[in-house]
Amino acid sequence: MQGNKVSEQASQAALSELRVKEGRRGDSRSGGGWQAEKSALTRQAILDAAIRCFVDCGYNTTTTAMISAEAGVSRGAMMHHFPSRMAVMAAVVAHLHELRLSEYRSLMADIDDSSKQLTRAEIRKSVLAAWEYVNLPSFVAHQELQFAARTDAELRELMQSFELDFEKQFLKTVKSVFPHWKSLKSLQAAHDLVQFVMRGMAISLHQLPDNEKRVNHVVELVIDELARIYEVEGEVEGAD
Amino acid sequence: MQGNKVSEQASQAALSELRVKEGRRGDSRSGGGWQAEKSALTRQAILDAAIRCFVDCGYNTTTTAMISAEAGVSRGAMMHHFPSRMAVMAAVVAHLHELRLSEYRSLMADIDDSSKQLTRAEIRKSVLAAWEYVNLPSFVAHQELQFAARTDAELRELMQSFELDFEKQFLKTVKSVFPHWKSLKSLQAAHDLVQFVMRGMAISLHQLPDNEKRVNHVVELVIDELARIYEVEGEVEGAD
DNA sequence: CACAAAAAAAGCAAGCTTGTCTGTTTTAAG
DNA sequence: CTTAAAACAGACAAGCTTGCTTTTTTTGTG
Repeated sequence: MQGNKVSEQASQAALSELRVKEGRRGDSRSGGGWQAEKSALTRQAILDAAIRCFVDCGYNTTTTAMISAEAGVSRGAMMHHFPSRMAVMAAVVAHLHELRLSEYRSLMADIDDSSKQLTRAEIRKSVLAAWEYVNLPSFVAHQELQFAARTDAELRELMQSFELDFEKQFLKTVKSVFPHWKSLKSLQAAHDLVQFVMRGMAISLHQLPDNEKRVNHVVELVIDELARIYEVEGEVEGAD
Repeated sequence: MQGNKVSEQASQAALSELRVKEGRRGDSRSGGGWQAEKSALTRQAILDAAIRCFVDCGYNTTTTAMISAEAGVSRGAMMHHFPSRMAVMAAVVAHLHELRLSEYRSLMADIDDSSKQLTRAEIRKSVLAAWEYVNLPSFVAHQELQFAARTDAELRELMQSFELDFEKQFLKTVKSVFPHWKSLKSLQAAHDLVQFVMRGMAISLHQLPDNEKRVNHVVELVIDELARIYEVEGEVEGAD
């Protein structure tokens, strides 16, 4: 349909590097043998390649040949690990589930939670972290999957349980970062607001002028609103 | 890829109806002859069919055969009006441009602008209108195009000018509805906030539980924020 | 070293989509 | 009525993608 070339060197090099790193076959008895490790390595290379393909070419236009080429493995090898295209997608969904949670937690870990009261600076940090989050390749790849799932029943069913669990884990992380935020209901709403805005910005900024200023302005508005919500909630003190 | 069947009766009936309506060939001399009118009719049927296909099956999976079948015309006839698949898409982009603007204006027209001061009720109406707007088929179809354009250079270039003009017309409409909102900068930011939230909600709600409550809650937050922005802006009175 | 199993590589047929090509019908004009 | 052009309908080949099959290489074990 269109030809967005993907750098095939990246993963190939990465895979080779990992392979030579464990190249001396014999010292990798710790955990199941070299064969299993090599298999897992190839699997990982394919999954990472698929994510890059989603980011560069989109979900629908990504072919199995594209993924295998990007991963630096033959199509036959790929079909050995994943019997069908949808099997790859299922594995990518599971992989992204863990990856996105891990990356978001890492982003939110920078917020120091030492103070007794939630400060505006911490709110700002969390909002900026959310903005960084939706600009990560993992988020873009997931967005491709989620968007395609709207009109693809098989993919939708496949992702459903992951989506539910992700929402759960996501909110749990937010709660752990903001332990002083008492009202669960208002925290949920604040979290939703941030997520909706970020998602909306992520898909809009691709072809918009003045995006920098406009994004920053909206980010400030969101910070204001969050501070206001938290303040009001604090005044009422649990009368939610 | 997947088989989301589309009701092929709808447009076929509509096209036939329009055809018999002007069936007596001879009284349609007002505007270029029956031939031109018939041609325009078929064109319109194809464009409307394409939009339905986007909503039901997505941009990428929509084939030319799908569109022609949904429109109730032969593939040959369609290729006569549009030489290639991309030509159809280009026409759909132009069609959606007008359609979306028209529908949004219609939605915003319900807001009575008689008062001297902007009331919270009017703000609420505009936010709800924006929510209705992103649930329209025209918006979903456009979203499919815009999303596909991220990884399709040809489509992106095609849409670019339309996107710019749409933003312009869109904001102009907002300004005409809220003449009392003095600061252009804050109005732009408020408009962006609403649009981002709505877009984010539109793509998120597809596979989320409790969407009703959560959407309503966030809508209330946005209304609060808009009211606050407008209030602050009013107090400062042009010191922007 | 031998041998079975896993992994990898390559080839192949079937199905689908696109664009073009040819033939038919309808419209407009002389 | 005749004729040219537009609109319409269907058929065709070329290219691509998928999944399966076959062959070769690598790995683990006796």
